[in-house]
Amino acid sequence: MAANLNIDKLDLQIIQHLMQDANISYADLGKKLFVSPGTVHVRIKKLQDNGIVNGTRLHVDLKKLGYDVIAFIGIYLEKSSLYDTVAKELRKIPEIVRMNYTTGNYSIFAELVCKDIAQLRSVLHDQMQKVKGIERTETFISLEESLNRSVQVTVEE
Amino acid sequence: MAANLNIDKLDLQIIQHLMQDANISYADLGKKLFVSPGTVHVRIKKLQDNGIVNGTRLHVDLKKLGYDVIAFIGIYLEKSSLYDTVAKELRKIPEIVRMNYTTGNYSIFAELVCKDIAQLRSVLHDQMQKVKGIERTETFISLEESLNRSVQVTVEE
DNA sequence: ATTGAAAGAGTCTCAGT
DNA sequence: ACTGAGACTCTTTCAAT
Repeated sequence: MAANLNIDKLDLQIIQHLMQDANISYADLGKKLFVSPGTVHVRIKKLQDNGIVNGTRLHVDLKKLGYDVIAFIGIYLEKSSLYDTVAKELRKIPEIVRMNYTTGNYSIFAELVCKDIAQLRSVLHDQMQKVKGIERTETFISLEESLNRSVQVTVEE
Repeated sequence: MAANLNIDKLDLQIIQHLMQDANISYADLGKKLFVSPGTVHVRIKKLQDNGIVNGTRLHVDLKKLGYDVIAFIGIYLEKSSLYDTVAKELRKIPEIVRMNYTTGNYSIFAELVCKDIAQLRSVLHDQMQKVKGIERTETFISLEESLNRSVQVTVEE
């Protein structure tokens, strides 16, 4: 794992650009990095074959689509060995978009996206309540998302 | 805000597909949804003009790039009115990729991505320690990310 | 609003360096 | 390993419905 084999500065620069805008053409990206479009193509193909890049995803303004509520849920389990079975059940709830098994207070840290508070309430009370193994939960509703960016993989010079 | 004007089922289906794979061609997407490539194009253009879709982003396997540590930080502020100034300072730390102003225990909920535990320690002790207005922090290190997906914007039938 | 076809732009391959 | 040019595919426009 992690084996950073053969990833040079050009690869990282390509990744850095495409993480912000994957729609830029190989020609334009090549101009910025002083290489030919063919070279950009070869590098991206290598990164795809490596599994380092996994395709591209549309970036959507969820508020404009009516999804106004982002919430984080800290989940306490009755026993931490229940992690796998609880995670499997929670995965079935479509509003849950992310789950991490974490150190610290909570066993599972989840993020969910809902249209409104009523839907959030329904997920918490109707759906999560039914999952066996959850002791209790703590909910943090996001009032404002002040930052959401990609990691910086290149070094400044 | 949110004004869902003129977003129909086809728009949502297009968004749903492109959130998973933004590289599919308009032709192939049109085939799946039983419309022409031209129609797909017109709809996507409308969604871009609306600001509902904001371009595409490369999806990267951070572990393979050597970023092994994802951590969540709950931040207590001395006064919650300090939110803006603290957020502005934290934004300068490149390892911090996300910040939300939340209800509940913490004032700010941040996510950060590091190469290793040593780097995490350095961010927590050297960089965040210097920011005025932070009372204390709680760190949750992700041992496993068991889910990371897009919201579901279409209804099953 | 959707279509089909034509024009324009981008991706991908490959022989040469 | 990079390049440039050609072949191919996709995006984009537009007149017609």
